[in-house]
Amino acid sequence: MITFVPIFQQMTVKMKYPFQEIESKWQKFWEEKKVYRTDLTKLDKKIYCLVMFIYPSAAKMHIGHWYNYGPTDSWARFKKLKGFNVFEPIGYDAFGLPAENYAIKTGIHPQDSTLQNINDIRVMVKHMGGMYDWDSELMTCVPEYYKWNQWLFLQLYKKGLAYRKNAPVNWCPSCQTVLAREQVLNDGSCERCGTTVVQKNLTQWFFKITDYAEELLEGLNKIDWPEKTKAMQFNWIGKSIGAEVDFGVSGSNDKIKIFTTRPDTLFGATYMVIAPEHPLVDKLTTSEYKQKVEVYRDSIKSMTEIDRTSTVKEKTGIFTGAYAINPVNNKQIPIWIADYVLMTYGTGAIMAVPGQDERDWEFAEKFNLPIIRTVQPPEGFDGKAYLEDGPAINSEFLDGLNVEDAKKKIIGWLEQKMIGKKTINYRLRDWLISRQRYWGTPIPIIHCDKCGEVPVPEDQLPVVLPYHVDFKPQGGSPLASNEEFVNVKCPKCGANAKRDVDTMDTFVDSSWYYLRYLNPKYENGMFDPELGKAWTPVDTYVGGAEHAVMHLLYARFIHKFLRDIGLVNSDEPFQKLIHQGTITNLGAKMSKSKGNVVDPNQFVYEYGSDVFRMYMMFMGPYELGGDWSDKGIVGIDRFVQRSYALFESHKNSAKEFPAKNKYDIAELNEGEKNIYRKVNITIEKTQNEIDNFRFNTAVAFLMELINEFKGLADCRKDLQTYALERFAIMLAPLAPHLGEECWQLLGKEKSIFENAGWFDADPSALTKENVLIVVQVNGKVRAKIESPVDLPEAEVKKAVYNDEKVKSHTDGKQLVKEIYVPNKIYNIVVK
RNA sequence: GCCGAAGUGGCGGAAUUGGUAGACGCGCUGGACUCAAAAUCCAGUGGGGCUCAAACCUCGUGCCGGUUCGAGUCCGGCCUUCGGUACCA
Repeated sequence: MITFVPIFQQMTVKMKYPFQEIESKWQKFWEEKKVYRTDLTKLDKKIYCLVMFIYPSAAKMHIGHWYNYGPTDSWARFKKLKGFNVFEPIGYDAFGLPAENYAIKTGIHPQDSTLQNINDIRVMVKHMGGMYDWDSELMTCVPEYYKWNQWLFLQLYKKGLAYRKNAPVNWCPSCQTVLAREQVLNDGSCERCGTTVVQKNLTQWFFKITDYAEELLEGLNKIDWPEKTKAMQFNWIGKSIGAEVDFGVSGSNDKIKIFTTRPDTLFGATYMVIAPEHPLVDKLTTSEYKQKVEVYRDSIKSMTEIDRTSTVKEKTGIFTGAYAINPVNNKQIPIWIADYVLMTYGTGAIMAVPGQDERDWEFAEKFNLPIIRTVQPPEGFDGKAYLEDGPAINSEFLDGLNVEDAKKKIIGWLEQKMIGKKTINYRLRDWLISRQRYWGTPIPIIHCDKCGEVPVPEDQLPVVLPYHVDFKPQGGSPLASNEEFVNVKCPKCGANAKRDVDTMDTFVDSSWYYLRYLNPKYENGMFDPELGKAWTPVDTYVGGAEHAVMHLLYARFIHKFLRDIGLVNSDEPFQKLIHQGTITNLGAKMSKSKGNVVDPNQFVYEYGSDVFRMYMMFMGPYELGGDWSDKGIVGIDRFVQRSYALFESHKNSAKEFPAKNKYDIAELNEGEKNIYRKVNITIEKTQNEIDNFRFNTAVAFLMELINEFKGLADCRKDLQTYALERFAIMLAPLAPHLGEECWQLLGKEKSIFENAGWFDADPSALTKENVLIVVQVNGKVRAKIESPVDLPEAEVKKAVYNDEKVKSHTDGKQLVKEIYVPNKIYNIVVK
């Protein structure tokens, strides 16, 4: 049985797709012709497509880079074909610990290893075939870049948003530096090295991100980000509305300020707890309890932060001997210190209301403290603390009010008596940016004995990071070892002074790099403000979800600050955010220590970049990621081979049999109609899938199409060209080198991306002549009938009841109901 | 504990507003080509039943219920896995 000319057999004699040759040919072409240079002065249909820049801690690109960059580049390429002016830059987040740790181990200077890594990575990024605008490439470790970190610091300093304070901070003993709270994982370990983080009191620089807490919260409503990420930022900021109330201390003039979200329960406060580190502890504790309190505090001190904040651990605490006075009824209540109250949140002191708080209830039960309910639980409530709404009881003038009304009334009462006020508390803390490390941006501050901390004058920037230092950790900042760097004259008084020897958290670098990309060589400021205004917010930002409360929060903060000093005019840096999923191996994140890292190069060298990046897209939904397996890559390889062979066997067909722009369906024979429809339906579906980052289905549709091309040989030649032209263009965003090559094989003069354009679907080819109507009896499929589209119901019914199978399932039964969904389903309900 | 996401063939995964579950690919089985193999091409492929075969029947989207003519999809209650968070007053 022979049905068609086996074009796939012809191809077996053809050469296998020579990906090495073709990929380097097109990479060279794109680069030489500067095809991907973006004209940033053209603002019509502009799209800023950004991927998180590379952290070059190793010389290789890993699977995660490919997974982030490949599909995103395909999206950007698609947008370019759709006529957008797409800006897609790439760069290097080049400062940071790994390079320095590597230096400590090997003696190779961080600058040397980093620049070498960048050179190696650049080669591989180019090998991937991204349409990056190489004129906008940047790296953060050069003075031309970090100068502006320092300038930014000074602007923040001027506004009081960069300040120094002595505070308990997270110290990583292995990294020998402090960490921001966001950089400590929930098991108390260092985000970078996994070592258990300890607490230290140190004087450090902070950025006052808390000033923007409310705006950072509100802004979440305006941006198109994954709900999950917005929820994380929402929780991290942790706004809570309540009141501060001053409690007097019995027999003293001291006041203890507490914060509560439930001021309505004041009458139920039966004791008070202050944090063991609270400054008033020593003063309050009566001589009788001094020793016990000391012992207790020592026992707390020796505990790690993780133990102390463990929710499973039983609460501990001790009475101080002192009493506070509840301002609503002047009753004396005992003051305790306990581990469950933290100095770092609120005021470091609470009123304990066991009746309405689970923690307080647990503590009260353990230490036999009184419990008074001030909200009436519903009948049959047999729990402990009652947290829900209900009428107030045992609360004098609040009795009978529900929680919200009682809150309002008591706050009014407190404010009138000047012993309390409505307060909003945030969980968010200021951003600790000092690092006791070498490989980062020097902090532009000089410490003078007379003048105190003096900012380096702006015209003296950059404070250059010296090359020669002893970067092996001695417990202090490596920069302190370079006398020439440290010793300066005070810019104010000229006396001998010393430079700040700490460097900035690398998250400062990444908080504004998207602005610098617009012109990395700009010398008159941090970035070109005209371009900054025109090109922000970034339209589409793609990167890992692990940055949800670090980079993505800091960048929002800095962007808002830059707006406030007039450098940008948008409120948010990243309008749409997409997280690519994580590729795991054997169920675990890939890491050197686990020894489960998959090297992408083995696949790139075996199958080529196009196959590899398309395979990553085909694996599954982009946002989900998944466990790595190379099992299916041969499927993509076969698809690529078949595509190439197909074009090989139609060389120059665009020249010899030029296609029309549009065909009249009525004039086509059955096979041609089939192809024509399939091509156009595929265009319609594929563009929708790519546009929404659903690459797996986009690839699948192209596979369906090539399967359909079995019937291509039966079509007239110019229609074959029509189909192949469109297939090549659809291939191009997903497999750019292959797309270009196929296009050229057809005999096209200009390259696809040089002369970017997309074929839109012919709407008349999207409608069907015939539809398949599924006939169900009692919800079960019993028959399928082919019918012309939009056939009147009565005629459909006739056809349905003519069907033998339908008859056999309905004959002799009582008809209950019929449901007809036009062109889709005919359901008969019988008894 | 709380917040978020996800559970579909042997595997990765598809399925508009509820409307043929399993697209596409891998793998597997059979066939063609070959001296043979690889590659390639063609056909088949959720389980069970019945059958020489087909037709046909039946069960099937983590579990238990519900709504509906009809549920992978909606509702209620669980279970599991993965992220995030952790005494935040």
